[in-house]
Amino acid sequence: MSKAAASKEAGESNLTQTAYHAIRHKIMTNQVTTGERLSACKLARTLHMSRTPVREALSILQNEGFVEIHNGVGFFVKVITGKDLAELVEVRAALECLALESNTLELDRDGLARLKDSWDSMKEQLLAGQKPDIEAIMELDYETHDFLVASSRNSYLIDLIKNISVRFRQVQFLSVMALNDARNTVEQHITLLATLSSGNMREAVRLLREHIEDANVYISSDGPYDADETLTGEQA
Amino acid sequence: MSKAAASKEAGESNLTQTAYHAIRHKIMTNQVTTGERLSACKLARTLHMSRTPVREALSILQNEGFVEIHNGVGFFVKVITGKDLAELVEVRAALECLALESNTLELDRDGLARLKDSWDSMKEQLLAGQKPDIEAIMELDYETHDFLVASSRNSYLIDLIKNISVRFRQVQFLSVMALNDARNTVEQHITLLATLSSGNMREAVRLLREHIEDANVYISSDGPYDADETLTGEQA
DNA sequence: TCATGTCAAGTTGTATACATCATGCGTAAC
DNA sequence: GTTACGCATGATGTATACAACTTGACATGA
Repeated sequence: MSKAAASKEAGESNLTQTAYHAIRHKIMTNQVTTGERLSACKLARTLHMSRTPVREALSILQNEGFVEIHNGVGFFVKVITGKDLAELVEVRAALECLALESNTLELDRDGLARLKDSWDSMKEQLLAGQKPDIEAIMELDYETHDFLVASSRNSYLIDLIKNISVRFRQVQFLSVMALNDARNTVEQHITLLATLSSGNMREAVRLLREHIEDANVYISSDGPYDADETLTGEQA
Repeated sequence: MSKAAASKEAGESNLTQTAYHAIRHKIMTNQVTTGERLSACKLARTLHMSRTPVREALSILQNEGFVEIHNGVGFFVKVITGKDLAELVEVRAALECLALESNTLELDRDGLARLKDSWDSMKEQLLAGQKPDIEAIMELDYETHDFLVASSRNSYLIDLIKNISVRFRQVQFLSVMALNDARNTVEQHITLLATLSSGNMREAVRLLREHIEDANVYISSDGPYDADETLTGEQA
């Protein structure tokens, strides 16, 4: 949306940070797609700054795996392959489960209940035969995972997961979730939250792992990162 | 071209990469210690390049957690607290166990046997009453863990673990390993490798986790980073 | 039709310029 | 003797300069 002056964000006191977030956002929301060139010059012009902070941001993004650099040629949005995705899923499952396991006692009961309610009403909509609002489901999915992870006190773990999740969402954004997937997602979350409420942590962890690994299946099945059925619901 | 800043490393075709590795190495080997300033100007002079690639490298290192940036003030070697370390241990244990679990069949038997032999002779030296060669034990420890991790086919996982391990070693480098710790380390590795050879993966994973978490204990006990535990109580 | 050579435009990596700001030290004031 | 102030030094963030390179288009020739 806004091209410049996005530096209103909380602690973004320098242009490198601004550029970092702007470019990352571009990638996440697939305003630039997989394999596409990220010209430091153009980005600098777009963001109304010089190439220096842009290049610093791109260096970071390269290191994080969002961007590939072909030396002397340029920066490109990293091409995400099915293999990459499978790897991410594996690590994400392990880390989120760890996050959940490592802080049984810290779970905010109110938050849990609130999320469960949201999912329940989502389910009702689905049962009422309405076409699933994929965006809303994804949003709620993100919120739920973030909630579970955030209750870990391991800030390093939280950071790691955040990073993985973002790359994950980059792909999810592209993929088209089928009705069945939506049903599964909703169902899985409800079960998970209920299990958490009941205090059966062991089972909850198992469900969480299953749920994350399941996401892999539906994304891999028709993810456009190797074909391109661009059916994205653009928002902003 | 510049006056041959040593880009001896294989693929280091630009100065940013060179600077990145050089600074990272400085930190890892504690040539610059925790909390110390990393002046971009001085580094540039030392490395015979301009500030630009140095700053790009520092940006990456900041994002990786090796370096902290106080805006408008400068870059500093990240202060590692006991809490940081505990967090790292937790994540490292989970990830290394995942790496081990996820590739049972890929383990190189010869490599395994070779490592076991090394550890056995290390043990003999210890039993012979010789003062433990900490450096050698650590080296072997690194080698062993790298070996186990490398057999995973999840390259993303491998990268993550590599990164964590480096930060870990930064601290280990500082800590003084006692005789008992050395004995434990040696013993644990021997048991682990034997268990792996026997094919009891479940038990091997348990042992690996125990071993990694154990490392935390001896490091935390006399690591110099908690000499000033005053810094630990920082909150968001 | 295709291959080849040339050239302009744009990019890349790096160095340098420049204004602003942080820091430490000496001197003055108390 | 301690505190405060002011200034020199040097660091920071960012912009710009510059040579080398990539790229793609066009023209030329087979």
